[in-house]
Amino acid sequence: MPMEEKPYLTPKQERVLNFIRKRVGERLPPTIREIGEELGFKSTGTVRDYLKALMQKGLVRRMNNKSRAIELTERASFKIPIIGTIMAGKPNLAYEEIQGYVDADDLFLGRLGFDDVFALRVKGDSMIDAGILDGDVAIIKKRPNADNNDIVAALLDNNEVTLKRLRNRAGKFHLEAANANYPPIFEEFKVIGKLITVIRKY
Amino acid sequence: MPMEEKPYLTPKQERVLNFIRKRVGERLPPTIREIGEELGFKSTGTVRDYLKALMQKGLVRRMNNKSRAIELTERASFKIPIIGTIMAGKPNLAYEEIQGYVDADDLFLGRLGFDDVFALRVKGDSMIDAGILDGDVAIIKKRPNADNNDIVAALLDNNEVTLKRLRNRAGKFHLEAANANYPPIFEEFKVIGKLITVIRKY
DNA sequence: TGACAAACCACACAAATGTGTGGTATATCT
DNA sequence: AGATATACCACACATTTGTGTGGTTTGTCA
Repeated sequence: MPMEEKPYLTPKQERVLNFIRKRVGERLPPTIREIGEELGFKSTGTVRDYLKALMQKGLVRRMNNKSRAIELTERASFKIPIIGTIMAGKPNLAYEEIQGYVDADDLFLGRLGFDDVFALRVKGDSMIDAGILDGDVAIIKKRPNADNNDIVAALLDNNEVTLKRLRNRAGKFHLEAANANYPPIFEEFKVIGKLITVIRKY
Repeated sequence: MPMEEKPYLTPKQERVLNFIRKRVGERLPPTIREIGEELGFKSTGTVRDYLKALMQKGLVRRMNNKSRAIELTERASFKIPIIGTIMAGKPNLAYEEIQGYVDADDLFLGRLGFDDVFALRVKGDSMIDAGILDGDVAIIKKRPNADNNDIVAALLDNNEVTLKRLRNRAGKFHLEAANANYPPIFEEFKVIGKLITVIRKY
């Protein structure tokens, strides 16, 4: 039996909350009547009961007399469903088959601000053995240093930025490609940031 | 001198649009009267004139008779700077060195809605030669079919979902791993979606 | 001069939307 | 048995909100 970590919600309350999440994600929070319609409630009073319950459990906030003024307490970001094994030969990806959600913002940038993050488009195949291909976008967090084995964006003497693995050999750092065809780089360099995310579009 | 690429807006129209942007960003699009209050218009008619103008210029969409139903045409999303070669030995990533911006949402999901997208956490190394590693998150767009050489999420007979490359051999489709250690799959399967993005966090 | 667009206002009206009161039924807990 | 929580409905009413009509003023373009 799965445990509830968050405030306890009845299944119905959960459904109401999920509908609100969906609508908020799609840009416009629902009106009370829209919630009722969707979930099959014939009275606005019913929906208000649910909203009251969700408010008491601290999951939503509301403003009085304002239309659609339902706010989620949780982080506002859109979520992508994760599916796993699909049950019983029904390959239609219905709600029941969704195992959970990834928080897209989270997946993408984590809890970082934007200020110290930048992107680099990867050129070449020097990191191919680390699964980083030509054309990938590397998201880098600015940092003046990194640890052994981190993949870093480094500034070389010729003012080029390159993505390589940082290696510490007897106290001395050098850069290493993830491709046997490329020799390690022992020349002078400066770490400008650490790789935190790789994104590839097909 | 920078060129204007977007539709011409008067300064006032710009202010209205910016206020809408702000409110949308803060989660609740404004009502007509809220716009008027903020920008000092005493008549709802004035605001409607502005909204009409913004609609004609294709910047906002609206739904009739729905409160707060103002939608921005543009993508509401944050941007990440792309840097390339850094000039003149100044490794401080100042603005001057920024070559452009990636639209984060765009990078991530492109123009897709959320409904037809789901995520799959990659398990195993069967796609390693395609640069898809264990633990990567695969973003899949639901589709009942795909083209030769596309990487797809497929449902196998044992109700498992797998990520493989779709191959067409003489009119007959089968699945292929990107790892010589895994044999091709000729058994029955059903394409449930196509890989559009891979994300890896470090 | 006339046409037109941008920028406004006032106000009436109709929908949409939130609020509130007062029920019913069922199950659980004490 | 009584209290409490969940889970509903009906309906009246007050606000909020969108719509529509009909103005005025200012500047630009032809």
